[in-house]
Amino acid sequence: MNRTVRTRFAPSPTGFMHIGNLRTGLYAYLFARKNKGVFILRIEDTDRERKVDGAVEMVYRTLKIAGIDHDEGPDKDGGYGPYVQTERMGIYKQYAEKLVELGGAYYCFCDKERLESLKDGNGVHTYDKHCRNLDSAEVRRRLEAGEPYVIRQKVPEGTVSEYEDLVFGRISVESSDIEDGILLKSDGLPTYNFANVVDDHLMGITHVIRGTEYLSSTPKYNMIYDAFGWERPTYMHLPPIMKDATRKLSKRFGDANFEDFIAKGYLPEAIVNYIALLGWCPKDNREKMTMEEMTEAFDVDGISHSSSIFDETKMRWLNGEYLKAMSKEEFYNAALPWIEKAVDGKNYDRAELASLMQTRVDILGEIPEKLAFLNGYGEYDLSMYEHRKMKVDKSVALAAVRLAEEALSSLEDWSEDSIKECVVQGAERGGMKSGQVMFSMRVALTGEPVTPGGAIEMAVVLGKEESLARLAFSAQLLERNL
RNA sequence: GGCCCUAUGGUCAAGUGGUCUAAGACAUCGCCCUUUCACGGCGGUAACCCGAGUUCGAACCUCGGUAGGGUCACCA
Repeated sequence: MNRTVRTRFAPSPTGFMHIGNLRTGLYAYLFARKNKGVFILRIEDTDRERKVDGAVEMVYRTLKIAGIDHDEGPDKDGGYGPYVQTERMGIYKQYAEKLVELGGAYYCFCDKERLESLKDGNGVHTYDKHCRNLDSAEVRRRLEAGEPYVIRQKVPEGTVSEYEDLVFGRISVESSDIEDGILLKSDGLPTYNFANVVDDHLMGITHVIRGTEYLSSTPKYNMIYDAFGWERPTYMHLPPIMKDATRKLSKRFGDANFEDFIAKGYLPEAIVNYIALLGWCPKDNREKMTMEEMTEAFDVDGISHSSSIFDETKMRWLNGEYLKAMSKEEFYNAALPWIEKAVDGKNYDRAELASLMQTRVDILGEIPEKLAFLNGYGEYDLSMYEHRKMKVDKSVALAAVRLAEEALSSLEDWSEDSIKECVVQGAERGGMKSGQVMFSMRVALTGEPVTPGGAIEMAVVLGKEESLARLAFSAQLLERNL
């Protein structure tokens, strides 16, 4: 009795994959995994106009990177193929004709002009069922005469269509509110509505998981299942992800696009983790979860009914948590490409830079700007030497920088400990507080008010030669501008 | 406009009639730690859309309003 759960993700290859899309796929995946079911990828590419080259490959790539792997799809035949809609074109017409025989659909010969004339004051037109009751002889005659036609759904009259949505509960729509929509276009190809129902049935989909834009048209789909005598699937509709209170996340606006986030230095697992949380909350309120943990915790009860606003700030935070949770080696490997960008071929200690960065960035993409001081050193604004709490001004700074320069010039062992000891002793000899020296030295070494580490760490990173050169440069700069 | 859906802090959200003088997280603010920036720790500000009902009792149930979203194509 219990059928194996089969869910599907059916993107249309019209560009990149945005976060909302991906979440729909993720939930379908989690639901299938949670129920030991099968997750299917289907490509809905019937829209020739909007089709984008390479978009199919991008779907594969995105799912792979995101860790959402399908059991069946164009590249993994499970016996229910083809999984690409344009390769299934032959089958829809015969099903549409069969539905006419079964009394669930009818031929319609109305032309566009007539349809236009049906518009009401709001520009909305509802088909008046003009051809619904043509007698079969006339239909046959006109078909044989080669008149163009479409096949329309014959919506039962005077009934209420109901279904139980897994997240929204009971949805019911009166049949008088449902139009006799077109199933098969005059070019012989199916409309999305029809192709979708036929495909879902033929592929044995048990749970249809998709956005709420289909919530109110689902009764219409159910009528098709009913007319065929097919078992209706269970539905799970997902509220939309918004850009702000009134706008859905859109492809055109901003970058709610998976690959863009990857390019900005987000970790795939952090993105996936974050979007899972948009519209779903596990029973125990956990936030940071692996795919396995999400699968385990996934539960329809925790899916919210209302839309949620995408918040990159929180996703950044989550990404930072992933970064901090990495081992030193893992972080080093992940950060290296970004460090190389900042280092620009110079001989800095990558591992040292990586360990400096690990707790200081939320996304890898911040690394180059944080390390800009390595290559962007030159004349800088001397006002950053003014520090009242530390009792430092330009003249104090000059003394401090000279002190540091002198103390360090003869230091052999350029390690953190000895640099520190050397600077502290130098400060003592010169009668200054070590904090004053450290502060001045840090600014002198980097030319930046904010740096990813203290004076000692900066000195280690820059190395002896560069450090001394910069201290000398800063001393001169200060002297000239006193 | 018809129909469908939704409504807890700035954001994500817990909450399914009493334990709500409403969790937790992000953001924000303050303090501690600290030679800077972070990390970490501690604490603060901040919400049940409005109005009627039902009930001894309502964020939770019902109805109405308001606001927002979706949908009404020979697009998917």
